[in-house]
Amino acid sequence: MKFTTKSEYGLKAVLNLAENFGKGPIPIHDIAENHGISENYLEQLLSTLRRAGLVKSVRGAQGGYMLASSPKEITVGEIIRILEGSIAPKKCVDDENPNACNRAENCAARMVWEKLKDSVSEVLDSITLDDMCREARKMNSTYSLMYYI
Amino acid sequence: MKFTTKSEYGLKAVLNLAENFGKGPIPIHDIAENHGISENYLEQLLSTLRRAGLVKSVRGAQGGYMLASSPKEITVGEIIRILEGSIAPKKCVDDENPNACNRAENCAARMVWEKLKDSVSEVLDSITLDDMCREARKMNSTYSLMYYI
DNA sequence: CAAATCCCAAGTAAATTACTAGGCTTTTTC
DNA sequence: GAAAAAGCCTAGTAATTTACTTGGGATTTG
Repeated sequence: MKFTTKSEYGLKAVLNLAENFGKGPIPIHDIAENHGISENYLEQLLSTLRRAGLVKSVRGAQGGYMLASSPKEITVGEIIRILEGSIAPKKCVDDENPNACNRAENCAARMVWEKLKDSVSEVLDSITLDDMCREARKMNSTYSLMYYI
Repeated sequence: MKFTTKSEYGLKAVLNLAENFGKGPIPIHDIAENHGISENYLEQLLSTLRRAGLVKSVRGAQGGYMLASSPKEITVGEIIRILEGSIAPKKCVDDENPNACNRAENCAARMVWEKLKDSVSEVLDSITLDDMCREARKMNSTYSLMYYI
């Protein structure tokens, strides 16, 4: 029941964008460096988020990435669903995946996966990027917030 | 954010034992056949659960596995924690794993993983095997309950 | 035009998962 | 007391997924 680094890197990167919301595009290079992530790998993740409409990009020199909407309007759930493909703990309860197992009607285990999925959804959909930015600011760190997310 | 087949097979097998609680040992062979699971693989899973004290085994002919305590006293959380190692969505919030990342105090993402872990724990720890057995009985199936979990 | 940047597809190394194989021990049954 | 039915255990391996790397192309700025 682990999330992959996609969620971790993606969330950190997008939070980085949230901290700089309204300040123009941030290049991948900077984000990757801030968090010690492979630049090319992060590019793939941000590209996925762009295709999903969550972030925007500006090409060319002085280009980079920025949020497509305000940090208050983007939830962690959206980000993670896009990057992981789904948050369902099992394929059989994945809405995008209609080929659920044919024993679904007789499966007591499925009830468990359903409950889990609902619970995870509720948590992730209730946290916005703005919430996370505030949380980050609350931590009265000696480090720059941006650099140690 | 997927659970592996360990959780699925393990849960189904243990539920099979719960359905037969008090009726003596059930051989792996039968459980594996019921659910279409590899016998040797299931053996590894049940062995893990046995070492953790959740199930008991009886060797020799007419032997097999049985629950170590009543279905009311065993939660899905216990089973899954033992089989998956942990239910933490990230290593950095895994209690068993004390080498959390050194930026923990300054990490807003960590808050997300913590909330998730708590939520998943709450759901899984609140479901007992007895609950699942009842759920299974409620499904007025044309199939034998035991065989199509 | 050169540099900075995003865009994209294909390849690959590492890790994890899901087994398989096979020999050993214990207990029951005939 | 031998054979069969079970669990016990370790090592190997195939398949899948993850986490990259490589490298060429397109776009924009100065």
